[in-house]
Amino acid sequence: MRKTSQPKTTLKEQKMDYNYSEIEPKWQRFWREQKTYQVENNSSKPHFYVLDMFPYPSGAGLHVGHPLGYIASDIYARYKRLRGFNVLHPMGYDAYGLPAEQYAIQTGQHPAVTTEQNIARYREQLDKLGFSFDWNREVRTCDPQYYKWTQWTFIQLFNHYYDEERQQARPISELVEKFEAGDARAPQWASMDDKERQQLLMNYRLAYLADTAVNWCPELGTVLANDEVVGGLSVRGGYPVERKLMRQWSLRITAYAQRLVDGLDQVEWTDSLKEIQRNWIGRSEGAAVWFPLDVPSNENVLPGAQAYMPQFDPQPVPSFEIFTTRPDTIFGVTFMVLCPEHELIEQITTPDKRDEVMQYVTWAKNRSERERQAEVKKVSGVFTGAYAVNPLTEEKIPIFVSDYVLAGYGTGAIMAVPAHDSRDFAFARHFNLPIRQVVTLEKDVTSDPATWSESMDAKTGYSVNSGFVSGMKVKEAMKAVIDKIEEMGIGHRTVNFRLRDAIFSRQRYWGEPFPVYYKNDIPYTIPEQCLPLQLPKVSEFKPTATGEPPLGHADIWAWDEKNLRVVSKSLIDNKTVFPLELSTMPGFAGSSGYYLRYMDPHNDEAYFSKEAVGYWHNVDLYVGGAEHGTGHLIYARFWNKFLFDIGLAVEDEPFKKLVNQGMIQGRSNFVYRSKKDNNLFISKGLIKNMDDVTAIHVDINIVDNDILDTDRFRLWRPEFADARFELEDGKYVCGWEIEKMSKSMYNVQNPDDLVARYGADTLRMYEMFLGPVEQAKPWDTNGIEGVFRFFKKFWKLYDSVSNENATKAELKTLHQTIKKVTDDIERFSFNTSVSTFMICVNELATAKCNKREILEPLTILMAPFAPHISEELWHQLGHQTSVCDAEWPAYDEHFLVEDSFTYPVSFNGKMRFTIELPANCTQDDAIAAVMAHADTQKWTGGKEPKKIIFVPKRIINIVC
RNA sequence: GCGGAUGUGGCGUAAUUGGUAGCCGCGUUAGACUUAGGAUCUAAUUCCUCCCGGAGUGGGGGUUCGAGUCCCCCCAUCCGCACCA
Repeated sequence: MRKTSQPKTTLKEQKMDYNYSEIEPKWQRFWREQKTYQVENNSSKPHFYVLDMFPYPSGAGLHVGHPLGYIASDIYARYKRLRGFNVLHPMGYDAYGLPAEQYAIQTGQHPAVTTEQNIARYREQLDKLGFSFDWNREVRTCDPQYYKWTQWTFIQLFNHYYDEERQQARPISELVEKFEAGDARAPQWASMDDKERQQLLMNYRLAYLADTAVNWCPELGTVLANDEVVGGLSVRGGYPVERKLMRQWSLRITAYAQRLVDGLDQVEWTDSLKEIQRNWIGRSEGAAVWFPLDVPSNENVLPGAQAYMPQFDPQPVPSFEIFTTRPDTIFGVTFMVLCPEHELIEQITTPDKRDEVMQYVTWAKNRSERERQAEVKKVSGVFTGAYAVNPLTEEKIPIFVSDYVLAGYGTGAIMAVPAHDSRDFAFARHFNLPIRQVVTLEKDVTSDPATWSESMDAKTGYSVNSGFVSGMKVKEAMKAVIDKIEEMGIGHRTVNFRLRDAIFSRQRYWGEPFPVYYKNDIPYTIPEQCLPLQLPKVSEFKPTATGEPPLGHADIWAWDEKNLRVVSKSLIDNKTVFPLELSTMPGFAGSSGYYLRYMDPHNDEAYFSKEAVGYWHNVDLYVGGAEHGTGHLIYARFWNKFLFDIGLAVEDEPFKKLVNQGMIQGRSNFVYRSKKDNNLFISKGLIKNMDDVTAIHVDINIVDNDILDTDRFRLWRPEFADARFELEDGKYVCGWEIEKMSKSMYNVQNPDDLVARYGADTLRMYEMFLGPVEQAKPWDTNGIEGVFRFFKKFWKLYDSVSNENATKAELKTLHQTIKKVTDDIERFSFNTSVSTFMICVNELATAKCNKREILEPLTILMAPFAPHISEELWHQLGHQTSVCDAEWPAYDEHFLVEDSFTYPVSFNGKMRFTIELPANCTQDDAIAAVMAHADTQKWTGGKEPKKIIFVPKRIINIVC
């Protein structure tokens, strides 16, 4: 408690002060003891599921940005509960991850220990804020009882494939049956041995092992998923990442690409986030076209190229497939380009070009991701000496190799149309290749491409110089060309996605072990009844000397197939004991299905029961950061769709409504040191020229409302001990700037300090008051006093509650507040609800209103926002049960109806005077009243008005 | 480059969705009560002004009786993707 009370106040009065430090722990204990927030999986009430993105418990603890979303969702969850819903509002921890492991490598502390400590600290901080989580349902991704089901799902993914016809996952056994029955995809099935069959099936499993080009981060010693790499650097740590071919587990998320796009139309997410996902999935429609190679007729030097023959061609010629989104420009193709990884290069390169091409390919392959991305603008490439034939024009066109064509997209080969693609244009200019215009913006308006400074990429206009499509609109031409190539049997309409399969292996210790062992080099999953496969102890968290993942250090890490248990590696020579997989699963594994596990977290027999998921369905409201748009939110949707296909989840989409809370940025403070005198600090207003001073970050904890505490500043760091100040009005005014909240900028605000100083209710309200939840905004403690004052005022209203009847004005205030707050919560606009409360309390305080009839409903309205003080006052009003069990008050329109309205009267849109008219006033009455008004003559100048606009309850405008 | 947003007082923001721009809070100023105030209360606070008024929601145009809100063109900032054919 701050020393706010006057020395002369009596003990009784003192007791009546708003003492949050006493109230808050008291009711937190009460809720815990009463199990107020425990939720059952059945109820006659309607269900509602409010979920927060569970946190990774980092060593730094929470800062004020973390709880923002939790406060918003807690308000909504509490509100829904008061509205009569059975609300599931759980919390847990995403406890596996790199930082704990990095810390372990540095200190030798086991990640399990540090994780446990961090969780305890998080829990303490969360508890202080008074959230209504049902902690009975807590999950931790590193808990064997939890990751058992992560492993179980992996096994299911391994045992299923994606049936393109049915557009859903089906058991791999169904595929085997098809292959046995003589499926075209596996003509050799009958003659294959087990190993060959397993290898073939690997191409279909939803979790599969393959040699893939991965993002390898040598510094972290692991591979990373695409969303974990930005600009060639790892998201965590910012270390360089290189492309490397490695044998890795992957999830065939690309099989679900179309459904992931389609599903976005069914969910209530922000357009921007949906757009981010659409972008990431990157669906584009176009055509696949076979381009035959120009091979001297009697030569058969290209045996490998046979693989590229279109099956439908009765007289096969060696060809290769390209993908294009602009089939209409096929008449403008002047060269072809293959990616450096393309299999055909070796076979088509002419002997004279061989050295040059191989040199280029080697160079391109060895370039790191970062170099490649940094030099995007640089054109490089080499001619193979070979030619292809344009199937429509029968022209002979040269084939190049260049790294601007990517191996992972389409077929790794393109038809280049320099006139209408900026990259092809740059390449053509660099190598002096012909450029042919085949699209015009307006009919028949062409120019010489040699004079162009850039290509015409827009998909608008008309085709020109394009044989049978000349004169058509671009859209028509696209269709016509595809129809033609389909008719010719040299290509077809197709869709390409940018989305890549998700690499699922990490060469790390602190993650879920794969339930996989290797027999004869073929992976097998361990039987489901043996799960969980527990993470073994290791002596060392670094990779082994031979470059194996850390699990290579585990001695007891082999699978005894006969006795179904984990045994020592030394037994591997034994015929029934096999090595287990050494990599672990990535961070997104555990977070992909946690929302389902909350429904039934203690179930040992199943991921979650049919009853539980049948009751809760899916998440009604999900609150979390938009930074997960291309990671967790895609993986979770994929995971859920798979579980839906195999009959576990009951909804195709996991998160119905999603709200992204904005990031809270830091507000840094600066002091300005004179460049001439290193001990002189000049107050901001006195600086004449910013070049004379150096701005230095100063700890926000020794600054109050931008005024520096100069004494504490001298103590802050030794080099400032002798600081002198040039003050304005006796104060040192600091500068400020909005930056990322980070330790190094001394702008991190810890919620604990604020809870200690103002209480959790004030912090909760203030975080909401700061601005719209979705908006990124800087943290600024300056305004928190206002909210604190509000609570003191609110508290005072309850000094001596009377049972008298409320006046009409008081009831009006109350019902307006109920209506506004209810509407605001429904549309997730909590900053405006806080304002509404302030107005309400100000009005009641001014009217000295202490009526129970008003205060009781008001207490309930406040409960979602400020649960502690509401609970306290609720009990002071004489209730024995929790305010959480109260009923949300309804507003009565009757009290909101006005008797009369003050109309602004404007002339030609300019407001001139106001006039009071009855609420039920008709248009004629209003016009008559205005015309009779003394001022009207003055503004109309005596002339007859042209028109009078009357908007009931709003405005009267006279046009003259 | 492509895509998505945002732009309102000294600051955070609000505006019944096309109807009196600036609610609420911070800060600031003045006053009251005080031994004192970094407590509390009251009042003022968009800007200009000769106190009659005038201008004003990033800039410019348009639709309308009326535009912060709708349309077109710029400018600035932030975010996402980025050689994806």
